[in-house]
Amino acid sequence: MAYYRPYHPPADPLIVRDLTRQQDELRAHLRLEPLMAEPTLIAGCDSSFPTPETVLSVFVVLRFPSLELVEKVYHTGPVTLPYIPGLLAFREAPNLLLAYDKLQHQPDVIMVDGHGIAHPRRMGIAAHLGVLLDRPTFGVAKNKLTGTFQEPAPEKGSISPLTDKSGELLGQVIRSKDKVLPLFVSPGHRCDQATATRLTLACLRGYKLPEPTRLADHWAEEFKKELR
DNA sequence: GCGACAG
DNA sequence: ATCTTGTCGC
Repeated sequence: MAYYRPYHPPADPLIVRDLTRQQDELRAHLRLEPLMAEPTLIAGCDSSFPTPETVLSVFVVLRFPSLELVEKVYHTGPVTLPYIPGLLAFREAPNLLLAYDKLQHQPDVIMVDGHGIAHPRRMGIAAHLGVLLDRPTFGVAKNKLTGTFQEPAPEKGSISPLTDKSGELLGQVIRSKDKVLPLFVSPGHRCDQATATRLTLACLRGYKLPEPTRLADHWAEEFKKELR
């Protein structure tokens, strides 16, 4: 019989236990608060895999709120960990940090491709990256990791909360375009839900994905070809 | 024991 | 994430 959903191979229990502990340590530094000031520069990032053993990470910086591209950089390195649900940051963050170091402009806030606190232990890659950089971040994911929600109305702009069993707010499920699957937006570090939601909506330009991640996605593909 | 499972 | 042609809906 075939599987109806992706099958996640069992991960090494020792690795999982250690990384989960590291995640809890980082979580102690997580701060959810409004931005210090209205952003002038917003970044987007994304990772792709040219080969199963190579990761290519991209960072783009756009002016806000005009959304014009200001800068784009990338960095490639070896893959050191397989994909494990809930531990994505340990697979992608190291290389993302190296790409971030190549930026000439310091963004005021970073939109990450993945969840912020909408994570089993409230430490999705957006929160993880934010703590390591001690910079404002929030996550925009295309799929749910954890939590439950009511399907938002089919019109662009419709929003419904993503909550955990105890009713805690984990993020907002946003319809970024008419009749397309919604996005999952949650704060990372030094950011709050209202800001994450507001900035995501302000970055929509007719596509399902907000400009920062859409452009990061685009350039990840371009840079990948450039390697051939 | 049975599902769920970012990228 | 990645592999991939045709095809359904606005």
